[in-house]
Order: sequence, then C-alpha cells, then structure tokens
Amino acid sequence: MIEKTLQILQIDNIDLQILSILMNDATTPYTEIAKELVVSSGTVHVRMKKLQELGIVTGSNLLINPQKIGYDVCAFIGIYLQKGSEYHDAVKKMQDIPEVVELHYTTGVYSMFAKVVCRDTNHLRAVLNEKLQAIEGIQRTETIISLEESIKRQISLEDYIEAGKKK
Amino acid sequence: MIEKTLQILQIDNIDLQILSILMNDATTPYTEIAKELVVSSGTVHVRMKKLQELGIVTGSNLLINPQKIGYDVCAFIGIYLQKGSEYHDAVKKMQDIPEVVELHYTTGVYSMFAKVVCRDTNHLRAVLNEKLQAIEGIQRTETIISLEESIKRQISLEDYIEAGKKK
DNA sequence: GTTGAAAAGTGCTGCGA
DNA sequence: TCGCAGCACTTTTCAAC
Repeated sequence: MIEKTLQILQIDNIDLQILSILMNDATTPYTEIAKELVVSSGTVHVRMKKLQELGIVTGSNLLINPQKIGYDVCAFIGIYLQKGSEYHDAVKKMQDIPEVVELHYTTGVYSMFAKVVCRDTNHLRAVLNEKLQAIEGIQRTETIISLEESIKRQISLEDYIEAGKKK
Repeated sequence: MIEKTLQILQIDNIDLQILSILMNDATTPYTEIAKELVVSSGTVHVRMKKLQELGIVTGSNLLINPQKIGYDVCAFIGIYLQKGSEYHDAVKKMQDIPEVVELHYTTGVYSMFAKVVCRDTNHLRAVLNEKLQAIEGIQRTETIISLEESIKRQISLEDYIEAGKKK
C-alpha cells in the first residue's frame, strides 16, 4: 500500500531521503546531500524543484524556542460554536489573533480546536476573555494548559524509505 | 513589560526582524536580509550566530504537505494515565511511535495530550489499538479528529518589534 | 559592535551522454 | 533522464574603523 502511494506521487527513494535530511535541517547544503546519497548535486537540485512543483514541499522555516523569547505558556483550547455552520466566519476572526498558532475543525465535542502560545497566564486570560469570547458564535471554551512539551517533530518518512528499498 | 523581556534576553529590533524574516522562509539569503534592514551581511551573520548560541534559534526545517505524501489524517489524543507519575516512562515509549508528532504534559482531565499524523483512519486505529493501548499505564484515550487545519503558523514577533521601535 | 571586501564554498544552468 | 563542469551568488572570515 505504501509502494502504491509512492507510484501515484511519482517520487522515489532518492526524493524521500532528500526530504528526510532537509526536514531535520533545511540549511543542509545540496552538495552534502549529494555526497551522502551518492548522486550529483544537480540531481538533488532537480529533485527538489520537482518536489516543490508537486506541492509536497511548501517552504521552510526557522525553529525558535518560544520560551526563550518569553512565550512561556502553550495551551489547547476546545471551542463550542453555537452552530457548526459558523466555522468559516470564526476562522477569519481567529486569523487576526496572532497567539493562535493552529486551528482545526474537528469531530467530537468541540467544533474547533486551537493551539495558542502566550507570554504568561495573564496573557492567556486576556486572549481568552478579550479576544476569543468576543467572537460572535463562540459559545464556550475549554482550556488545556501544556506544562511540558515532550515531543515536537515532523512525520517520519522512514516507513516510505524502507518500503522503497524493498521494491 | 515586553521591553523588559527584550533587555533580559539581550536582543534588539534587528535580531527580531531577522528572526521574523527567517521564520517565514529559512532560505532567505543573508544578503537580502541585510539589504532590507540596511545593515551589512556580516552583521546578519553575527546576529544569527548569537541567536543560535542563546538557544533562541534551535534549527530549521522543511515544511512538507503531509496530505501530499498520503498522510491524510491528523488527530489529537487525550490520554488518561493510571498515575500521573508514570508520565516520564510513557513519554519514552511514545518517542518510539513515529506517528506521534507532539506530546504534552497537561492540566485538566487528561494526563497527556498528543498530536498524531496517520495515513488513513485504519492507520489511526492501528496506532491507537496496537501502539498506544499497549503502553503500560495508559488507561484510556479520547480521540479528536481534525477535519481541516485552517491555521498553521508560528508565533508572531510583531508585538516585540513594535515595542522595540517605540523605545 | 559594525563594515566592506576577499576567500571559500554552494547553487544553478546548459551541454553531453 | 541523469551527471558533469563552469559561472554567479552566498556564506564566512578578518582587518580596520
């Protein structure tokens, strides 16, 4: 089943290994990747261009430690909407709240589920009371505060790479 | 209060603006940043080195679209542990489950809260039944499936940059 | 701490296989 | 389609301010 996906996507093991390396460090020089995979740097370049055109690679970003710049509080907020249909309006308003770093439309008890990053608990309270509760259609929220983020990573491509090797 | 944080961290507006640019695209050349901020590329280089040494910048990664490589299902899992003290053992075992991309130790009804990315609902079920439930100490889980990720971004440094300007 | 330029290394492109 | 080689650009360093 994994092999099938790879065929549909038209990507092979070299593509996957390039992705795997760059997902850990987007600044890895192409020459170094080329050396590791025993291909030319031109090949790495062509593959990356293809992956970008296919929309698999969407960009790159710098990872910063939010705590080190004074953003100490991370929380998840379950949001109850008065009607599910109000979701798209609510999304637009949530866009304007910079503290909201993720927003999902979900199954289960909540209509929406947000991840927010704040400086401290006061800041969190301000976001909840002044920003979120002010949005029309939001009925009620439930907050889960993260005391420690123990794992933070991207999905692994190992399974795919293994599957590709067997083929 | 924001100004205070900046002083403690020993970072100024130039640092913040460099971060802000690179957070959106980690591959932006230093020369281009230098032009935009009207400083030399050497300065940008020195600042970035400092930010890395301070632990503010922790790395960079390539953003990929999980759906494009067949990872269609994103879910949040609230986990009840038999005892809260079992958290650190559970974390170690969760590390070995590649589908778990985030793990938090939380307040509220759940002991732990995880974000998982799977290929499809079957895959998610396999992770829940075969991997998570097999971990000793995990009593029960509650799953929230994300039907749509409407917002996905990093924290904004705009507030800090504004505060720095006023000063 | 910043600058500007020089040296080293990397990214990109076209040609050949 | 892939690999090789050359040019342009970027990174990095360093002496001078």
